[in-house]
Amino acid sequence: MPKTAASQKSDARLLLDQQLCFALYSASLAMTRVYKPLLDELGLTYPQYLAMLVLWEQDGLSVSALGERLYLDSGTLTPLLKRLESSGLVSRIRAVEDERRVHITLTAPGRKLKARAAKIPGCILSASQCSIPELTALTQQVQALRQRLVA
Amino acid sequence: MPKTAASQKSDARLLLDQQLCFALYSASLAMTRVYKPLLDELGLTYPQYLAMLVLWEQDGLSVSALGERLYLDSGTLTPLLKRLESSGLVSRIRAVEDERRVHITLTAPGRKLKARAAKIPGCILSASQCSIPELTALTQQVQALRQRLVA
DNA sequence: GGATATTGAATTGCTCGCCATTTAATTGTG
DNA sequence: CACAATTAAATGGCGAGCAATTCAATATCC
Repeated sequence: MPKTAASQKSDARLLLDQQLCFALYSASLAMTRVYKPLLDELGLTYPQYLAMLVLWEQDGLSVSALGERLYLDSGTLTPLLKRLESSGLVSRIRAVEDERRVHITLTAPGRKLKARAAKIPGCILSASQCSIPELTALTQQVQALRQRLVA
Repeated sequence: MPKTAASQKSDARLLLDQQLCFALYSASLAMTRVYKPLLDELGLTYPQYLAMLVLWEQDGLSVSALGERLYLDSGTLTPLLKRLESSGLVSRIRAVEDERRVHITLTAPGRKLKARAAKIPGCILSASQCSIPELTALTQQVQALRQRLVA
Protein backbone atom coordinates (compact mmCIF):
# COMPACT_ATOMS: atom_id res chain seq x y z
CA MET A 1 0.00 0.00 0.00
CA PRO A 2 1.60 3.28 -1.12
CA LYS A 3 1.84 6.01 1.45
CA THR A 4 0.16 9.32 0.86
CA ALA A 5 1.94 12.55 1.66
CA ALA A 6 -0.42 13.05 4.59
CA SER A 7 0.23 9.65 6.15
CA GLN A 8 4.00 10.04 5.76
CA LYS A 9 3.71 13.35 7.54
CA SER A 10 1.84 11.89 10.50
CA ASP A 11 4.29 8.98 10.54
CA ALA A 12 7.14 11.45 10.88
CA ARG A 13 5.36 13.23 13.67
CA LEU A 14 5.12 9.98 15.64
CA LEU A 15 8.91 9.55 15.71
CA LEU A 16 9.98 9.42 19.33
CA ASP A 17 12.99 11.66 18.94
CA GLN A 18 11.04 14.41 17.28
CA GLN A 19 8.66 14.70 20.16
CA LEU A 20 9.04 17.49 22.66
CA CYS A 21 7.03 15.48 25.17
CA PHE A 22 9.64 12.73 25.22
CA ALA A 23 12.50 15.21 25.35
CA LEU A 24 10.93 16.77 28.43
CA TYR A 25 10.07 13.42 29.98
CA SER A 26 13.52 11.93 29.54
CA ALA A 27 15.36 15.12 30.46
CA SER A 28 13.31 15.43 33.62
CA LEU A 29 14.08 11.84 34.62
CA ALA A 30 17.75 12.39 33.78
CA MET A 31 17.71 15.46 35.99
CA THR A 32 16.31 13.59 38.98
CA ARG A 33 19.03 10.94 38.51
CA VAL A 34 21.67 13.65 38.73
CA TYR A 35 20.06 14.99 41.90
CA LYS A 36 19.70 11.57 43.49
CA PRO A 37 23.19 11.14 45.00
CA LEU A 38 23.20 14.76 46.20
CA LEU A 39 19.78 14.45 47.81
CA ASP A 40 20.61 11.07 49.35
CA GLU A 41 23.11 12.94 51.53
CA LEU A 42 20.30 15.15 52.78
CA GLY A 43 17.86 12.27 53.21
CA LEU A 44 15.44 13.78 50.70
CA THR A 45 13.77 12.50 47.59
CA TYR A 46 13.51 14.84 44.63
CA PRO A 47 9.83 15.81 45.12
CA GLN A 48 10.52 16.26 48.82
CA TYR A 49 13.38 18.59 47.90
CA LEU A 50 11.00 20.65 45.73
CA ALA A 51 8.60 20.95 48.65
CA MET A 52 11.45 22.07 50.90
CA LEU A 53 12.50 24.67 48.32
CA VAL A 54 9.01 26.17 48.54
CA LEU A 55 9.01 26.12 52.32
CA TRP A 56 12.46 27.68 52.55
CA GLU A 57 11.03 30.55 50.51
CA GLN A 58 7.78 30.79 52.42
CA ASP A 59 7.16 28.86 55.59
CA GLY A 60 3.76 27.88 56.97
CA LEU A 61 1.90 27.37 53.70
CA SER A 62 -1.22 25.24 53.60
CA VAL A 63 -1.24 21.95 51.71
CA SER A 64 -3.21 23.46 48.85
CA ALA A 65 -0.99 26.55 48.63
CA LEU A 66 2.01 24.28 48.41
CA GLY A 67 0.17 22.33 45.76
CA GLU A 68 -0.40 25.43 43.68
CA ARG A 69 3.28 26.22 43.72
CA LEU A 70 4.27 22.67 42.77
CA TYR A 71 1.28 21.87 40.53
CA LEU A 72 0.44 18.86 42.69
CA ASP A 73 -2.69 17.83 44.58
CA SER A 74 -3.33 16.65 48.12
CA GLY A 75 -3.33 13.04 46.99
CA THR A 76 0.35 13.41 46.17
CA LEU A 77 1.32 15.90 48.87
CA THR A 78 -0.35 14.46 51.95
CA PRO A 79 1.73 11.27 52.05
CA LEU A 80 4.88 13.15 50.96
CA LEU A 81 4.45 15.69 53.76
CA LYS A 82 3.80 12.94 56.27
CA ARG A 83 7.14 11.46 55.29
CA LEU A 84 8.84 14.85 55.71
CA GLU A 85 7.14 15.07 59.10
CA SER A 86 8.40 11.66 60.20
CA SER A 87 11.88 12.74 59.02
CA GLY A 88 11.53 15.59 61.50
CA LEU A 89 11.82 18.36 58.91
CA VAL A 90 8.29 19.81 59.04
CA SER A 91 5.25 19.97 61.31
CA ARG A 92 1.72 19.60 60.00
CA ILE A 93 -0.56 21.77 62.08
CA ARG A 94 -4.29 22.18 61.60
CA ALA A 95 -5.25 25.86 61.49
CA VAL A 96 -7.39 27.10 64.39
CA GLU A 97 -9.22 29.72 62.31
CA ASP A 98 -10.23 27.15 59.68
CA GLU A 99 -9.83 23.58 60.77
CA ARG A 100 -9.98 22.25 57.24
CA ARG A 101 -6.57 23.76 56.52
CA VAL A 102 -3.28 22.13 57.47
CA HIS A 103 -0.24 24.38 57.60
CA ILE A 104 3.21 23.03 56.94
CA THR A 105 5.87 24.58 59.11
CA LEU A 106 9.60 23.97 59.07
CA THR A 107 11.18 22.56 62.20
CA ALA A 108 14.62 23.74 63.33
CA PRO A 109 16.31 20.81 61.52
CA GLY A 110 14.19 21.63 58.46
CA ARG A 111 15.45 25.21 58.47
CA LYS A 112 19.04 24.13 59.08
CA LEU A 113 18.93 21.79 56.10
CA LYS A 114 18.80 24.80 53.78
CA ALA A 115 22.46 25.53 54.42
CA ARG A 116 23.46 22.02 53.38
CA ALA A 117 21.28 22.26 50.28
CA ALA A 118 22.91 25.51 49.22
CA LYS A 119 25.71 23.77 47.36
CA ILE A 120 23.36 21.68 45.21
CA PRO A 121 22.54 24.24 42.49
CA GLY A 122 26.24 24.63 41.77
CA CYS A 123 26.67 20.87 41.40
CA ILE A 124 23.75 20.69 39.00
CA LEU A 125 25.07 23.63 37.04
CA SER A 126 28.36 21.89 36.44
CA ALA A 127 26.62 18.59 35.58
CA SER A 128 24.46 20.36 33.02
CA GLN A 129 27.56 21.75 31.32
CA CYS A 130 25.68 24.90 30.36
CA SER A 131 26.53 28.54 30.69
CA ILE A 132 24.36 30.53 33.08
CA PRO A 133 22.71 32.63 30.34
CA GLU A 134 22.01 29.48 28.31
CA LEU A 135 20.44 27.89 31.38
CA THR A 136 18.25 30.83 32.31
CA ALA A 137 17.05 31.18 28.74
CA LEU A 138 16.11 27.50 28.56
CA THR A 139 14.41 27.70 31.94
CA GLN A 140 12.25 30.59 30.76
CA GLN A 141 11.30 28.83 27.55
CA VAL A 142 10.28 25.68 29.39
CA GLN A 143 8.33 27.73 31.93
CA ALA A 144 6.53 29.53 29.12
CA LEU A 145 5.63 26.19 27.59
CA ARG A 146 4.28 24.95 30.91
CA GLN A 147 2.09 28.02 31.21
CA ARG A 148 0.62 27.43 27.78
CA LEU A 149 0.00 23.77 28.57
CA VAL A 150 -1.84 24.38 31.82
CA ALA A 151 -4.01 27.01 30.15
CA MET B 1 22.66 37.87 61.32
CA PRO B 2 23.69 39.89 58.23
CA LYS B 3 23.85 37.99 54.97
CA THR B 4 27.07 37.82 53.06
CA ALA B 5 27.13 38.27 49.30
CA ALA B 6 27.88 34.56 48.93
CA SER B 7 24.96 33.40 51.05
CA GLN B 8 22.56 35.72 49.24
CA LYS B 9 23.74 34.25 46.00
CA SER B 10 23.10 30.68 47.08
CA ASP B 11 19.75 31.78 48.49
CA ALA B 12 18.80 33.12 45.09
CA ARG B 13 19.86 29.90 43.43
CA LEU B 14 17.51 27.94 45.65
CA LEU B 15 14.45 29.82 44.42
CA LEU B 16 12.06 27.32 42.92
CA ASP B 17 11.15 29.37 39.89
CA GLN B 18 14.74 29.91 38.89
CA GLN B 19 15.45 26.23 38.72
CA LEU B 20 15.58 24.48 35.39
CA CYS B 21 14.95 21.19 37.15
CA PHE B 22 11.56 22.35 38.37
CA ALA B 23 10.68 23.89 35.02
CA LEU B 24 11.37 20.52 33.38
CA TYR B 25 9.59 18.56 36.08
CA SER B 26 6.44 20.66 36.04
CA ALA B 27 6.37 21.03 32.26
CA SER B 28 6.72 17.29 31.85
CA LEU B 29 3.85 16.64 34.27
CA ALA B 30 1.77 19.31 32.51
CA MET B 31 2.49 17.59 29.21
CA THR B 32 1.29 14.20 30.44
CA ARG B 33 -1.90 15.86 31.70
CA VAL B 34 -2.54 17.22 28.20
CA TYR B 35 -1.98 13.77 26.73
CA LYS B 36 -4.19 12.03 29.27
CA PRO B 37 -7.63 12.54 27.68
CA LEU B 38 -6.25 11.76 24.22
CA LEU B 39 -4.57 8.58 25.41
CA ASP B 40 -7.60 7.50 27.41
CA GLU B 41 -9.39 7.07 24.08
CA LEU B 42 -6.67 4.66 23.00
CA GLY B 43 -6.59 2.85 26.34
CA LEU B 44 -2.93 3.80 26.89
CA THR B 45 -1.06 5.49 29.68
CA TYR B 46 1.62 8.00 28.77
CA PRO B 47 4.63 5.70 29.34
CA GLN B 48 2.81 2.94 27.47
CA TYR B 49 2.32 5.38 24.59
CA LEU B 50 6.05 6.09 24.54
CA ALA B 51 6.76 2.36 24.36
CA MET B 52 4.30 2.03 21.49
CA LEU B 53 6.00 4.91 19.66
CA VAL B 54 9.27 3.00 19.79
CA LEU B 55 7.66 -0.23 18.60
CA TRP B 56 5.82 1.49 15.76
CA GLU B 57 9.25 2.65 14.58
CA GLN B 58 10.98 -0.68 15.13
CA ASP B 59 9.08 -3.81 16.00
CA GLY B 60 10.49 -6.82 17.82
CA LEU B 61 12.98 -5.05 20.10
CA SER B 62 14.20 -6.72 23.26
CA VAL B 63 13.28 -5.32 26.66
CA SER B 64 16.74 -3.86 27.13
CA ALA B 65 16.81 -2.31 23.64
CA LEU B 66 13.48 -0.68 24.39
CA GLY B 67 14.93 0.48 27.67
CA GLU B 68 17.88 2.13 25.95
CA ARG B 69 15.54 4.08 23.71
CA LEU B 70 13.34 5.19 26.62
CA TYR B 71 16.08 5.48 29.29
CA LEU B 72 14.18 3.02 31.49
CA ASP B 73 15.18 -0.28 33.09
CA SER B 74 13.58 -3.71 33.16
CA GLY B 75 12.12 -3.04 36.59
CA THR B 76 9.96 -0.36 35.00
CA LEU B 77 9.41 -1.96 31.63
CA THR B 78 8.59 -5.55 32.52
CA PRO B 79 5.32 -4.75 34.34
CA LEU B 80 4.43 -2.05 31.80
CA LEU B 81 4.91 -4.49 28.91
CA LYS B 82 2.90 -7.14 30.71
CA ARG B 83 0.04 -4.64 30.87
CA LEU B 84 0.40 -3.90 27.16
CA GLU B 85 0.35 -7.65 26.58
CA SER B 86 -2.83 -8.12 28.57
CA SER B 87 -4.35 -5.22 26.59
CA GLY B 88 -3.62 -7.34 23.52
CA LEU B 89 -1.29 -4.82 21.89
CA VAL B 90 2.02 -6.69 22.09
CA SER B 91 3.40 -10.20 22.50
CA ARG B 92 6.35 -10.98 24.72
CA ILE B 93 8.32 -13.81 23.18
CA ARG B 94 11.48 -15.33 24.53
CA ALA B 95 14.17 -15.49 21.86
CA VAL B 96 15.18 -19.00 20.77
CA GLU B 97 18.78 -18.08 19.98
CA ASP B 98 19.28 -16.52 23.43
CA GLU B 99 16.64 -17.43 25.95
CA ARG B 100 17.58 -14.60 28.30
CA ARG B 101 16.14 -12.10 25.82
CA VAL B 102 12.47 -11.29 25.51
CA HIS B 103 11.36 -9.68 22.27
CA ILE B 104 8.37 -7.38 22.16
CA THR B 105 6.30 -7.73 19.04
CA LEU B 106 3.24 -5.77 18.00
CA THR B 107 0.01 -7.68 17.51
CA ALA B 108 -2.38 -6.76 14.70
CA PRO B 109 -4.41 -4.51 17.07
CA GLY B 110 -1.14 -2.99 18.24
CA ARG B 111 -0.17 -2.10 14.68
CA LYS B 112 -3.64 -0.81 13.90
CA LEU B 113 -3.56 1.52 16.87
CA LYS B 114 -0.90 3.61 15.14
CA ALA B 115 -3.50 5.03 12.77
CA ARG B 116 -5.64 6.25 15.64
CA ALA B 117 -2.59 7.73 17.37
CA ALA B 118 -1.64 9.67 14.25
CA LYS B 119 -3.84 12.61 15.16
CA ILE B 120 -2.30 13.09 18.60
CA PRO B 121 0.79 15.12 17.64
CA GLY B 122 -1.45 17.68 16.00
CA CYS B 123 -3.57 18.01 19.12
CA ILE B 124 -0.50 18.50 21.26
CA LEU B 125 0.90 21.04 18.84
CA SER B 126 -2.19 23.17 19.13
CA ALA B 127 -2.29 22.79 22.92
CA SER B 128 1.31 23.94 23.16
CA GLN B 129 0.48 27.10 21.22
CA CYS B 130 3.94 27.09 19.66
CA SER B 131 5.08 27.47 16.10
CA ILE B 132 6.71 24.42 14.56
CA PRO B 133 10.19 25.99 14.35
CA GLU B 134 9.91 27.17 17.95
CA LEU B 135 8.95 23.65 19.00
CA THR B 136 11.72 21.88 17.12
CA ALA B 137 14.30 24.30 18.48
CA LEU B 138 13.13 23.74 22.04
CA THR B 139 13.06 19.99 21.52
CA GLN B 140 16.67 20.02 20.35
CA GLN B 141 17.80 22.16 23.26
CA VAL B 142 16.14 19.87 25.79
CA GLN B 143 17.58 16.80 24.05
CA ALA B 144 21.04 18.36 24.19
CA LEU B 145 20.60 19.00 27.88
CA ARG B 146 19.53 15.40 28.45
CA GLN B 147 22.64 14.15 26.66
CA ARG B 148 24.87 16.26 28.88
CA LEU B 149 23.06 15.06 32.00
CA VAL B 150 23.38 11.36 31.22
CA ALA B 151 27.07 11.79 30.43
C1' DG C 1 -31.62 29.17 61.89
C1' DG C 2 -31.30 25.20 59.17
C1' DA C 3 -30.75 22.73 54.84
C1' DT C 4 -27.54 22.77 51.09
C1' DA C 5 -23.34 23.58 48.65
C1' DT C 6 -18.58 24.17 48.67
C1' DT C 7 -14.00 23.65 50.27
C1' DG C 8 -9.51 21.42 52.14
C1' DA C 9 -7.38 17.24 53.33
C1' DA C 10 -7.18 12.60 53.60
C1' DT C 11 -7.87 7.98 51.69
C1' DT C 12 -7.93 4.16 48.26
C1' DG C 13 -6.43 1.93 44.21
C1' DC C 14 -3.68 1.84 40.15
C1' DT C 15 0.55 2.81 37.33
C1' DC C 16 4.90 4.26 37.05
C1' DG C 17 10.32 4.80 38.19
C1' DC C 18 14.00 2.94 40.51
C1' DC C 19 16.93 0.27 43.54
C1' DA C 20 18.59 -4.11 45.09
C1' DT C 21 18.22 -8.69 44.59
C1' DT C 22 17.22 -13.03 42.28
C1' DT C 23 17.02 -16.38 38.59
C1' DA C 24 18.30 -18.34 34.44
C1' DA C 25 21.07 -18.40 30.31
C1' DT C 26 25.29 -17.49 28.02
C1' DT C 27 30.18 -16.40 27.80
C1' DG C 28 34.84 -16.80 29.37
C1' DT C 29 38.67 -19.02 31.27
C1' DG C 30 41.54 -22.45 33.20
C1' DC D 1 34.83 -29.99 30.28
C1' DA D 2 33.91 -27.55 34.55
C1' DC D 3 33.55 -23.37 36.98
C1' DA D 4 33.37 -18.57 37.48
C1' DA D 5 31.84 -14.21 35.51
C1' DT D 6 28.67 -11.75 32.89
C1' DT D 7 24.26 -10.72 30.97
C1' DA D 8 18.89 -10.23 30.45
C1' DA D 9 14.84 -10.16 32.52
C1' DA D 10 11.95 -10.62 36.48
C1' DT D 11 10.77 -9.59 41.35
C1' DG D 12 9.76 -6.98 45.70
C1' DG D 13 9.62 -2.82 48.13
C1' DC D 14 9.20 2.18 48.37
C1' DG D 15 7.90 6.81 46.92
C1' DA D 16 5.65 9.40 43.85
C1' DG D 17 1.39 11.16 40.64
C1' DC D 18 -3.36 11.02 39.93
C1' DA D 19 -8.35 9.96 39.75
C1' DA D 20 -12.26 9.16 42.50
C1' DT D 21 -14.23 9.10 46.78
C1' DT D 22 -14.88 10.33 51.64
C1' DC D 23 -15.14 13.24 55.65
C1' DA D 24 -15.29 17.26 58.27
C1' DA D 25 -15.51 22.20 58.41
C1' DT D 26 -17.06 26.36 56.56
C1' DA D 27 -20.06 29.24 53.34
C1' DT D 28 -24.21 30.19 51.18
C1' DC D 29 -28.96 30.61 50.52
C1' DC D 30 -33.82 30.47 51.63
